[in-house]
Amino acid sequence: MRKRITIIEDIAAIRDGFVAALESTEKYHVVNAYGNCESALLNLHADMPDVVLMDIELPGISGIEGTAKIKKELPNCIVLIITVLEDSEKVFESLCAGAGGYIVKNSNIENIGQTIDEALRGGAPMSLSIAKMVVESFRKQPNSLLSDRETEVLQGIAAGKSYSKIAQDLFISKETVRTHIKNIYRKLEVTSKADAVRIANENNWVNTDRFHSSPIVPPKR
Amino acid sequence: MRKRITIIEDIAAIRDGFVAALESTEKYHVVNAYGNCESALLNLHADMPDVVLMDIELPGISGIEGTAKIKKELPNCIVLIITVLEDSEKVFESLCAGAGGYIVKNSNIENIGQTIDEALRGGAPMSLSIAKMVVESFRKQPNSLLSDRETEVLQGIAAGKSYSKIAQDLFISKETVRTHIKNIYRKLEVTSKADAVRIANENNWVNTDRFHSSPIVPPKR
DNA sequence: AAAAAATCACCCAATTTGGGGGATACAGAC
DNA sequence: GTCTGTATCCCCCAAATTGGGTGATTTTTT
Repeated sequence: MRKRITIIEDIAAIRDGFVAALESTEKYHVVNAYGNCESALLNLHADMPDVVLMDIELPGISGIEGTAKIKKELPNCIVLIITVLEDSEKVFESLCAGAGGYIVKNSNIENIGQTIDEALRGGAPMSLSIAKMVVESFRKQPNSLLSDRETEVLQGIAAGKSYSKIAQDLFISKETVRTHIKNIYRKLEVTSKADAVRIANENNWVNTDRFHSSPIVPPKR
Repeated sequence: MRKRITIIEDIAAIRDGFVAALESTEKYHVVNAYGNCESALLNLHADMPDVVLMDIELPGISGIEGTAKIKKELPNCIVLIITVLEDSEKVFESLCAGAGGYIVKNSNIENIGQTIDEALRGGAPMSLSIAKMVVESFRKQPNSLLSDRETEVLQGIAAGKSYSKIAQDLFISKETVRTHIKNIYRKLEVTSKADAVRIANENNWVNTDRFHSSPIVPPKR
């Protein structure tokens, strides 16, 4: 059974290139190719693609919004972003929208088949430079503004803990926590938890602590 | 000027291999090689390495703890983790500890020079499979337990917002937010913000929204 | 028709929060 | 030797928040 591919790309030449490359294979079948997201979304349930090749810069609905919409309609469909430039913000937004991989356009149009294979096998195909961009963002940059202790307290706030709980966890008095908070507010020039957490997030001062030994999902109802 | 390298690796054969490979170059000089972190840390300020090659599994202080200690003492020193197995949890912990790259041991000992070069140029050298591991963790897994709206509310909680602020931002009444919170608590079987945020984080239900256009650091005092 | 989901309202008491005012002790820096 | 920053702790006060009830209506989904 050939995998069903939908292509969304506004430049006809590139679009046709992908169609030709994929139609020449045994494994893939391009069910449709569109110049914008709107028309692709209209025919989504008719096309029923296994994989969507999505340009990121499109007239009208962007590739990122389009990815989100497609994943909402067809959660099992794999959306691969194709783009010329590697914009860190767009990379992240696409991954959040549910993109399954990130392909730089002029890199390897001939081995597009391999890339799709990898995505279908559950991998996340992307160039090393793209992957690094995401990895870089993980690296907590040192925070000279807040002291170590203040950062610890702020982490507690970001975790939704009350002052009492933070005090308990850090083995200090609640009053000490309050003093730290006051100093944090003074340094960050804010007057509320929400603002402090926002600034901490904007500067990646917080430990998001991904990679947990075993995710704990509570029972369903 | 040859770059100063320190090696921390408990298996003598591997350690000697790295020393030999690096000493044969013009660009690098191995100032010292240790079998554990403790002795390396004692001589850290004498060695003053530009780059540390750090094994992750060591007797005594682990490579991850060691990385954190080294970065605290010498923030400009680049620590590259060398390991045999690709453990997602350890990868993340090392990056958090301040590791500048991740090298799989038996892969390319001969082009170790290129890897170090890349790290010195500001890159984050690592195999594609390692990078993907981190990227994968970014992909928010769908959350069938909480509704979309409930997830939005929980995001507000994680952002440190009060019920009123969340209501304001979502254009709904404070009472509605309270109802959503009650339902969240029921579904997650918790009774506090901190617990709800903890479970949300453990299951990666939250949007950490990295990649900001321009980090906003408030003025220094 | 039944079940979720999303919206809003009112009651209550305990807790939290933000702001103000202090204090002590220990580091480094100048 | 004084000054600054850090970390710790204490008190007061008033407003806001929070968690727990018990209701309700509407829309959407199944």
